Amino acid sequence: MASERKATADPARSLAILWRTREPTSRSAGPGLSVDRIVRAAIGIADAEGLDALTMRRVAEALGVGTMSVYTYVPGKAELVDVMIDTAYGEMPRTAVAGDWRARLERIARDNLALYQRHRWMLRAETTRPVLGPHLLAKYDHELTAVADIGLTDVEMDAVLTLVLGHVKSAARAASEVVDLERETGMTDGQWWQSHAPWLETYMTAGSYPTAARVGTAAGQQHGAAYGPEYAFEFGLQRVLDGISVVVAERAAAG
Amino acid sequence: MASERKATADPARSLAILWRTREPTSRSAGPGLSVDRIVRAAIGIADAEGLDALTMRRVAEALGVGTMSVYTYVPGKAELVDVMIDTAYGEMPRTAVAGDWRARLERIARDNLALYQRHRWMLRAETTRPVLGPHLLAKYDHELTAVADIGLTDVEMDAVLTLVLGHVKSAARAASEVVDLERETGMTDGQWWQSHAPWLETYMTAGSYPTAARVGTAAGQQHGAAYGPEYAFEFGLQRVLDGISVVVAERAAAG
DNA sequence: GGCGGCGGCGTACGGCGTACGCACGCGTTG
DNA sequence: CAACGCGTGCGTACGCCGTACGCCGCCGCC
Repeated sequence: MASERKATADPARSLAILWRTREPTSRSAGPGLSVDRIVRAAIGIADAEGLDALTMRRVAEALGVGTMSVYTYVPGKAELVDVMIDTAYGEMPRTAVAGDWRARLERIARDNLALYQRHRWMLRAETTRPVLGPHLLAKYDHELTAVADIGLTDVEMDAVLTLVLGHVKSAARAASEVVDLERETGMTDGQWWQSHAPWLETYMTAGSYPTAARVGTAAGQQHGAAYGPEYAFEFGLQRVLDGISVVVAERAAAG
Repeated sequence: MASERKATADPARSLAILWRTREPTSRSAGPGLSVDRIVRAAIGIADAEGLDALTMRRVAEALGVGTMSVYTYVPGKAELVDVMIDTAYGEMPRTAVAGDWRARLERIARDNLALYQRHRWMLRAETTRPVLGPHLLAKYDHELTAVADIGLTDVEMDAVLTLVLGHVKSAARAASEVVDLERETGMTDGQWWQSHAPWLETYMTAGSYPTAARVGTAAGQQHGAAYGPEYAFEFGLQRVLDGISVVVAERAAAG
């Protein structure tokens, strides 16, 4: 009765896999299955066809094994996704960046954006708090160095990172939605807005939303040109960094 | 063959329901089903038991009707969720706030945070771009007034709003994850971190992540006290507003 | 040379979204 | 007043999902 619903992953199980990934037994060294092969196949499917296409049967098929064989290595789908996420974090660059904290944070933001662009499924998979696997931990440590030694408290360092990464994720999600939309409709975002503009204006003026009509139209028309998800990312990032610089300057002055 | 996969909602269908919600026919004025009753029941379920518990059978049961009757009013589950989202937006306050743009934006941020706290399912439902229903449009218009007349271009106004709302959503998601975690484990976030601290430190020092260990521990120990999701929300919000004020000041100076 | 255990998997179950077609009764029309 | 058409409500059934359970064959060890 104390146990939890199956809707969610068991973090302890995911952690067990992530931290001491099965040392290969003498027997299993062969061409057989492994957590690693399963995770790689799963990431490949999710990258190519999206999270909805990721089913246990599909993963097994890609590996040429029976469906239930996958369960020998992974307790369930939710835990598989946990491991996929940590694995993806492991691919990120960890290069130290020369320059001030702003350059470093900017670099981190762009690296994270690239991650989400390469693995768009992560934007939908990370609805629950990610499990603290080794690669996430390494990422966290690496990113903390970007904001170390600039006068912030430990808690502030964490908060700054959370803020920047949150913005990146929001912007990445918006960009991903545009990609999805273009893929479904076959139109670019700009074309879509333009084709719906008259329809929109009808309702906006009818309901007397003049501001929304004007701004929405302006933003819409710029889509594909100056404006777009990339602009929102850049604009927001600079605003966030500007905001952070205020605290940094404060601390430097008080320090 | 040109049609799309069923994994996703048909925005046109959702829009049709949202904008000209069936004028009650003479016959259906009675105690029968309606889009409105269905949506209300669905929101009630999602609020109380989460998005996973929201099934078409469950909605029908709550209304005391057969499962398939729901489909008379709503084309499918995805479209139902679209309508739920727009309906939730409709509940938000639209009070004009006295004060400068910063006070207004802050108010908007808090209103949106409250929305996500009341309807935590929205954080998981909004993985695709929300359909532009009447209430979302009204919300957009209302929120635009907060950043009007402060010297920003139309595109910048949209970008500022996107930035603030993105931060709110990220912070709300983090807070919601903490709530979920507390509900599952029965421990507060602070207790959880403390109980896992020795375990964490083992791995962090073993893998030589001293920064992560120190900051993570500091942040973890403050959980439930000064630090926590609320702090991340407030800290981030002030940073974002600081960043916006830089552009606003620039524009004001440039006249 | 026997055997224990583990890797691999076939079958089956419950639950999901939903297509399809039928029954019923009301409002309209002749 | 009678006949009809259609909107409403719904029972059944299908194909998909995740996954519990138990069997089978082979490898490495005693």
